[in-house]
Amino acid sequence: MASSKHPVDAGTTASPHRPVDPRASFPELEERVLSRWRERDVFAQSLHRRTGAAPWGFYEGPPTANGPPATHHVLARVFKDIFPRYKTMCGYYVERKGGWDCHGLPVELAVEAELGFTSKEDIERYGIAEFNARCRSLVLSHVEDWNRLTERIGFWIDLDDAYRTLDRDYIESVWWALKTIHDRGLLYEKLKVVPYCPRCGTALSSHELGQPDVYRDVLDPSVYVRLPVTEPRGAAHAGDELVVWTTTPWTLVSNAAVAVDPELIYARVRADDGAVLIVAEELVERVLPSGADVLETFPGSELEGVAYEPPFGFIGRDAYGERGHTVLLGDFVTAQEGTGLVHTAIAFGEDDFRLGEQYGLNVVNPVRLDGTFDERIGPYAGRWVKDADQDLIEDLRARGRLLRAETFEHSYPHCWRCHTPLLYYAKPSWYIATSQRKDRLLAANETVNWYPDHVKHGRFGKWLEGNVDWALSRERYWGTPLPVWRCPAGHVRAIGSLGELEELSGVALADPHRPFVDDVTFLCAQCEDQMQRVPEVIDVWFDSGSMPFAQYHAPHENEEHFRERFPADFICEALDQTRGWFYSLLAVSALLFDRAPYRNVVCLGLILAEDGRKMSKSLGNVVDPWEVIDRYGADAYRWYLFTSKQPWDGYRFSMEAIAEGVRQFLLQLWNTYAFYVLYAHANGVVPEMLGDTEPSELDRWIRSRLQATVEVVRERLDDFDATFAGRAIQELVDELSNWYVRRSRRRFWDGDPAAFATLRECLVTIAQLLAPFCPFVADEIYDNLDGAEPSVHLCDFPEPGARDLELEEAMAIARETVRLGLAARGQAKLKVRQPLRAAVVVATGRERAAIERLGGLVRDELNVHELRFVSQADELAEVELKPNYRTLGPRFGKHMPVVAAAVAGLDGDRAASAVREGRTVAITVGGDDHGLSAEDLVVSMKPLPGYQVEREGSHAVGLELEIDDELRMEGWAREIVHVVQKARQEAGLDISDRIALTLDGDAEALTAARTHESYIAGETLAVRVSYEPLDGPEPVQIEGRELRVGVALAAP
RNA sequence: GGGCGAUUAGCUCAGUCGGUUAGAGCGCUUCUCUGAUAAGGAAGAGGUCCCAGGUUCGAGUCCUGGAUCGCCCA
Repeated sequence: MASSKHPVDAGTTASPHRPVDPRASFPELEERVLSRWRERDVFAQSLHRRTGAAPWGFYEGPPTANGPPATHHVLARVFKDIFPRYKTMCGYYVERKGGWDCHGLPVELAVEAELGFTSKEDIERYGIAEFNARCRSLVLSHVEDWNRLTERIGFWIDLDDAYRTLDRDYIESVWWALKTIHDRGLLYEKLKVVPYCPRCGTALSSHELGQPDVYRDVLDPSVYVRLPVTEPRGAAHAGDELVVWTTTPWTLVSNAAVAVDPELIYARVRADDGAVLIVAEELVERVLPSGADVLETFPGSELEGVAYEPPFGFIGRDAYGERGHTVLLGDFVTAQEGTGLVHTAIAFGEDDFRLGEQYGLNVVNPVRLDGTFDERIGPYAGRWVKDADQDLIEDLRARGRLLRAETFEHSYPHCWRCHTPLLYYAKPSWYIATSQRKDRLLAANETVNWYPDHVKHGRFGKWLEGNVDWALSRERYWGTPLPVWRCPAGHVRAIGSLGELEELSGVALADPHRPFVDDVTFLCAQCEDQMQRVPEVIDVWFDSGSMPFAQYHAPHENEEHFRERFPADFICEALDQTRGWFYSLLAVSALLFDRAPYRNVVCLGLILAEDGRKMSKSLGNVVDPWEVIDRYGADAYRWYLFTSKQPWDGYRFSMEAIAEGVRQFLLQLWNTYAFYVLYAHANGVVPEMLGDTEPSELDRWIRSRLQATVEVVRERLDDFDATFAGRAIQELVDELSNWYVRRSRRRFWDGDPAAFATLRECLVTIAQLLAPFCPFVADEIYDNLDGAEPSVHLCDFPEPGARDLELEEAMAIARETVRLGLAARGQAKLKVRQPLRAAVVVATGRERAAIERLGGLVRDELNVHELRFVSQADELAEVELKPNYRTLGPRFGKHMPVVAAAVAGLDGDRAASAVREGRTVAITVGGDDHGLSAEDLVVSMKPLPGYQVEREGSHAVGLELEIDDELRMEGWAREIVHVVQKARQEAGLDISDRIALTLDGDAEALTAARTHESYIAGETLAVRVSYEPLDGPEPVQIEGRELRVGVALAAP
């Protein structure tokens, strides 16, 4: 805080405090604090000091560092920072190990884009080894950006020892987990219909479908197809036509059956063209809007077994088996949409597939892995299936098999990275049988505290209840290889460590990634044939879900270390991790350890741009974190994120709100601190002088408020509520600056040690409270005012001390009285500078005692000579009585209107004094008498006309408005002080410079000046006052009269 | 279509157990105070508490239905 000018009185002790620039640049200050942290190795020290203390666990949800960090990453990182900092100060050992998520499709896609690849063949031709090498270097390409931002925003996390999911040790731990799951019979391979990306050539897991941007609104064809019944059966006549509906015409070539609901009522209807159609009864109008005659109705069960002619002839009935191209009964059919008869293509729908299994139909899949038809679909072979839709529709139309074709807007899933529409597609995949452990997942969730709590049984709980088996495998390259080997006979062995693999194969793998691991083979223990690894890698979410143990290479190493830190006390991520990391962590831990891996989860919402829309590059409304930091600093950024709202509600980003936080909070605090240092310098105050002081009422008050704030901040932070904890600090700073310091200025000019001691204690304690929130400014204040520790972050978090509740209440009443008095002045248009004889205060009992106790303060603020108390309001106002609904409501219930009327009818003064003296007041309700006591009545004042009275609740303040000559002179003296101070400021004098004061002008003003000369001289540090003609300075106007003020620096 | 959440002043947000004049900050108007402050204080303007029903003596708050927005699922 270089400052060219600050007061240094000759002869005073050199101050231990660096001078403080009241207009400090926070970004610059933060850079200096950062280098101090580096020099003093503060983060490491903060851990070191807690060696052996109870651990408090934090897990870092690993980001992928293949792009620069953005605003929402700042949000996550500052919330990940604040609670570990707090807990460290509370005495816990809070290890914070960084981590990077390294595998997965996004990385592969970036490399593919770099190389101009469009398919898996391109990659295989290029070579998996080289491809993966590129992935490896790309995935950490932005780590430096991340590290720089992480340090700059004050997120303390160990980045030097960060875990990386691509490391050999990490993968080995993941292998252990998979082997354990396999050995428990929970890992299996099965043909299932999965959401499949034909471009990426891999299936997506259900939680990948939970990624943002997966479901997009698209226009698809909506076609109604006629399927003629080939032979009469049940309710169907030969030649009747079943009507089915689909939005994926390309699946019609694979139609295997039609499903109906056995209970649903269907109808044979005659259409315009004379054909007889079969549809669900309640859908007749929607399917045939031009009208149709219902011939008969019957339940769906009567259609079972009806054979029909498929929409296309490419694949014959025999291919599917006996029940091919017949009507089957399904439990998934609804009359919500379509026709109530569901086109079933076994390979392309989950329900379809299950129905096929149930009826023993063969799976026939004429679509290749790249999403094109194979040769079985004759003229369409080689075409991308969705591109064939229109031609297929025309084909149907030409053959008279199309009832209607429209377009239909609906949301449809797309690949979360390459945005290709997904196909539901039957493929063999490896699964983890999480659904078999669903009850354990739910039980684990019960042990977790969620913030906000509705996530527990809402979004997350509901997600768990709908749990399906985890589709684990990916037919890709850059990922943790699935450690499963299989022999031609189908014997399977899962490998749990590299050592185990070496023992079997004799190969010590340096890099367990593909393609190296693919070459490792060994003999099957059962049939002595060669075992070969299955080709898949695993879902990256399993990698990150394994981090509790894999980050330590447990259980191969550090098992105890892991156990001590499991489960984490705290994790924090964006709400979109419900299906992502929150789930994968819970699932992995529930399967392996049968317990939740975390105790408390703080969820974060979405940050919208200033314009209320999503931040997106195309809209040009993205906020670069560096811009915020360079302009306002990390503390301001953090403060905004912590206190502007509850983080899970999401943010509408606002630069202006950050600036407001600087003005309203950081600068307020900073200036209070600068004020302390300025006057400590001016008075030669050093902390050693502040040991034993006699605190004033005001000192005791702010200390009590300080303790109250310590209580609240601890209580809120213990409940992971940074928002209200921060707001409590803000309130305290406001009270400190705008009441305590304002009311204590005189004492600081006079060098009162008690005032210095109090303000210093408040500032140091606030610095400690603020340390987890705004680590930079907090440390700067602490370091300059105290510095007993190398950093505020090495301090213990403040413990609440004794409070004086009576004094806090008294001050609140006194401040209220001041507010009323100032309002009365405002109404009377009387400046505060003009002293008045008296304020008349209506107050009794505790209120009166409180105001009397703090009477000096009230007089000063109101600038009145005395306070007069009246206990009866009639001098100033009429008493108005109202019922206290809170107490009387439960007692009288629906008779409350009668009670209110009875209270209104009471004699206000008499009733008020009666209850004040402890007697009860009688009212009559429904013929019965009831007694009301003080707590049943709300006494308020209604001002009488002609008085300048402000009232609030049960007290009021009136002012005596008469101004005599004496008061008038005093008023003048205050005016003169005011203009002299201005002149001092304009002359660029320092606050402690002594002056020679010359006054010239209006006679009455000069008389006032002479009368109050010592007061004026004292206030303005004038060593002498003279009254001589002046022609230099411009005259100033005071109430229409002129005064010239001459100010000259006096020799010391 | 289903789940979860939100909707309070021009803007950003509080609002406790349901209690009768719904608050704060910013912004605006007028005034005021100032030996720290980019500040502070007073007054004013600004509200169908999303809408409609219901429960209750009493609803911003509880219930039902609806609207809009967001997230998630399908």
